[in-house]
Amino acid sequence: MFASERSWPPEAIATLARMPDRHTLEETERAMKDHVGALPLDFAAANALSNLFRAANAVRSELTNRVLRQHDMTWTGFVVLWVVWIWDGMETRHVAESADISKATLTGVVKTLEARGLIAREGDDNDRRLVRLRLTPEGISLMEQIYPEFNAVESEIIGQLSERKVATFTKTLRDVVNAVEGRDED
Amino acid sequence: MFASERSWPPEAIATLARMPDRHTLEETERAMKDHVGALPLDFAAANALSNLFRAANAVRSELTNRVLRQHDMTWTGFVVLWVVWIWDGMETRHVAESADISKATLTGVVKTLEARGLIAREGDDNDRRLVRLRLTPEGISLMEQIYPEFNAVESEIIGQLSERKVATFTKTLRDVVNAVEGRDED
DNA sequence: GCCGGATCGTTCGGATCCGTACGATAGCCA
DNA sequence: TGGCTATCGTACGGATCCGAACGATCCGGC
Repeated sequence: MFASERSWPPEAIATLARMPDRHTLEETERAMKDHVGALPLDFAAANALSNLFRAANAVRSELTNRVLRQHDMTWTGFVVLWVVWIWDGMETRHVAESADISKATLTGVVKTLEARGLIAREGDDNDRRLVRLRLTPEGISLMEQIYPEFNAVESEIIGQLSERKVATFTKTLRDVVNAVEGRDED
Repeated sequence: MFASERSWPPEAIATLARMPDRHTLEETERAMKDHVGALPLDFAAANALSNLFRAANAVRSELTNRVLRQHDMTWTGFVVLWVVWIWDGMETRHVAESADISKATLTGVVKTLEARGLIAREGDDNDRRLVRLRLTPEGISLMEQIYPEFNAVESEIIGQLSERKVATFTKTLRDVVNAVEGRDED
């Protein structure tokens, strides 16, 4: 019924991750109803979350391509570096949690950053299970150069929104996080 | 100056990806100023975007753990399956764009899904460079089972927000996407 | 002192993930 | 018809990414 013999241009395609405009949204709803039948679906929720992922991916790509790539830095590598930069000597499990990656992933990322001489692993005398992370002078120097560039692009993106919108936006995002992780404080 | 001998609990750590409450935000600003010096930084933008990534990660984890995992399905595999489910016979480059992944990544994901008998590759007679994707009956059956579960959790998460907030939220997310990708339409 | 349970970071296997290079095909134009 | 260029999907190398299992270490009670 749809798109079997017609080639849809990418801009006109609405999916879980892409839902550019209203017209395509309606078409997607119609296409979905053909597949899911009479089941009651929450299209507003699906649309909101698909835009959430789309925005996160777009911003991440933009920052990677415009800032990180010329320093031969991956997204995760930069985030880890930033965390350790701000919280010098932090234990690995806290770094992993702050960077929103697993401990297993952090091990590999630190290995990469260590090989490049940007980060250093350091044992803890009081608890020899722990490993603390620190930036080398080269790592510090690199962050002092990259982060202002990074934040400038962040500012350029968010600057398109009014100050009040940014505040509301940030609060709603936190509401979403709280809705997922369950709440105790605040 | 910070956290060298004190172990910060994860909830109290504010980073690029995590900025739970105001107090920690202020601490992070202070810690950052110690590192970046007098450089003018846009903390509001950094905070908004860190919450964007945090929300996206949280929602993605929640949907993966509560819905996808019990069907032995990865996030990307599910998104690809969903796109092909709705737009039957779509060409691979459009599927990749809709799923927000590269063509190279799609090749590998399709290989995995094909090995599980959920998706089928199909040549195009008019243009033999093209490869069209279709769901097998098993794939269709699986999506008819999974997607309602998936959407139910989506609805549960977004349901915490008022209807008006959802509309505003969705629109702002799209503004962010447009701010990044540059705009012509709409 | 010692030992069972909890927690640390790492290893392992497997699935993404992407930029680049490549072979195959299509379409244009002389 | 031939060749030039653009575009298609794929192979490859390298970096994430994570759940599960593991050895090392700490700490509680005895």
